[in-house]
Amino acid sequence: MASDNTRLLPSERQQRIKQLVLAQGSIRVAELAEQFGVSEMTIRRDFELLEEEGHLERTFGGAVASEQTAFETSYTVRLSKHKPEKMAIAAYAASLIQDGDSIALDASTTCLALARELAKRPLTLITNSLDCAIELRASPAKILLTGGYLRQVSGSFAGPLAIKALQEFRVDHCFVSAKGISLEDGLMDSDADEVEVKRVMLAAAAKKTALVDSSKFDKRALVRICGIAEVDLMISDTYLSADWQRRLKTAQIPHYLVELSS
Amino acid sequence: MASDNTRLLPSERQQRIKQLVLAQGSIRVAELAEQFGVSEMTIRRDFELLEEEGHLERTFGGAVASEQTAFETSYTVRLSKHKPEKMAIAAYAASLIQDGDSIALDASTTCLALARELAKRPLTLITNSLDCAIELRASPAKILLTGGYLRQVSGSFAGPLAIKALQEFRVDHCFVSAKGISLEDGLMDSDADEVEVKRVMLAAAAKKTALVDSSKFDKRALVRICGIAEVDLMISDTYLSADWQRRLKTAQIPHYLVELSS
DNA sequence: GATTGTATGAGCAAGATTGAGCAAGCTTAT
DNA sequence: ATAAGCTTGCTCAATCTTGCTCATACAATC
Repeated sequence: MASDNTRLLPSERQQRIKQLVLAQGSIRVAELAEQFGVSEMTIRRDFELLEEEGHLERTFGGAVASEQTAFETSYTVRLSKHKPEKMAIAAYAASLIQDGDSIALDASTTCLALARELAKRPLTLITNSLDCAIELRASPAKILLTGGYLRQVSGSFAGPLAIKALQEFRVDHCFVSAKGISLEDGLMDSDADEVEVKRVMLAAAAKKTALVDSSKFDKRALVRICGIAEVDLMISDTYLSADWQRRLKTAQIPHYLVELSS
Repeated sequence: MASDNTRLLPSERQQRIKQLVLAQGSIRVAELAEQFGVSEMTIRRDFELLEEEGHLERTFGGAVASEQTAFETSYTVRLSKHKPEKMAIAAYAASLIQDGDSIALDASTTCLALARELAKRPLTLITNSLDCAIELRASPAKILLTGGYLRQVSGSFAGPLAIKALQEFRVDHCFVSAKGISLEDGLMDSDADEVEVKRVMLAAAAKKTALVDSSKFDKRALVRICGIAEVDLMISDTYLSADWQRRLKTAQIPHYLVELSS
């Protein structure tokens, strides 16, 4: 391989890929390989890295910007991804809740699944999720919405209004999800405003529970929500790698892994 | 199968199909096959995927939007009483609004019709209506929700949270509806909490407009919102009795009656 | 100078996507 | 009701994409 002067450093190339995919919304492997004068294999390896860092999502033949994907895929899709895991996690979470409790739910598909489980029970629910509100519309529970500006991507409300509203409350349970999770960086998500909401929710709760299906582990996202030890319980599923199961045990993180029947 | 650069990635194609079916409500297999330059079989397989994800429902020869349809029907049902009047009133109200304005909308079916008119314009909208939020979910407008406790009957948010949130804002226009209206008692509605929200909304607005179709006149309700002279403009329709039209003129109430074409 | 680590590309097998042909099912018009 | 014309789902083969493994090139370190 000639030390070609025109060739970019790997990190430069990845930087450019990031920009391109953000600018165009999507891009194909072959196109990039030609443009940078490298093999498709190299581009694929770049994609792998950028996907782990949460900058894009790979698709067959190329990649799409991750934000865009979130936008294109309304909540039905996101729920269908790892749906059984999320439903099982939600069912277990629901079993921990006593009638009469007050619960805070964030704007995630996992919490949406939980909201469904809780819809028929006498509870007080507070959320910043439009989808949860829709789901709970006919529920006997007392529903509180935080308010705030509407984030179309996720159908959530965030911003100062949401924060102020949440600061008025103290709840028994808080359930939050995350885009990614790692031992060092804890729970992470992609939007700063939404993370802020999650933080205030957690601060307002006597018992803090993280709902993170196994697909979230070792994924990264831009903004840190909180350390892995700052929640009282973490609920995931048994698809979690043996490696991670050992790590959680060693680090003495209180956790429960739901069994998947299928 | 040539690696045609003009051909879209599978995920891109599916994304476009999603948008198209949402925009048009329905679409045909043959049409899409031609447009994307792929076989009908491919489009069918895309449909299968998108149906599983809940984005559309397949029909013989094509597909129709699913989620959207569900929302639209619930919206249409509740709007069905005096629908033409409300739509005409909403259309006229929308014509009074400049791009860039900030608007407050209450939780009424008339304002829901107005929200629909405004969905594609660059505005700032603040509301306490769940249905408006749903309707405006994909809008380019900046959407603010007041928050509060959910009133299941009307799909509105009210209570201290809603009031506090609204007190933070000053808007250019405020549109409110009412259950009933009379000369002496002004605008009336049935729930005290919701009326409180309407009052604060009106107080926050430079221009206050009442949207009351002719069926509301001479009806009464428990709680008084405000006097008939306290709004800057009242919009109704020409089905309003001649008697009332005379009274409005005599009392010098600024008003506009929309013409109904049918 | 030898070694170690990283980045890259080529070859290959496995998997995914696509289009064509064909039998069966649905719509429509008679 | 019947027939004609579409539409659909199935299967198979062709093509493309992907991930894996291994070999090579370059840089840094001892």
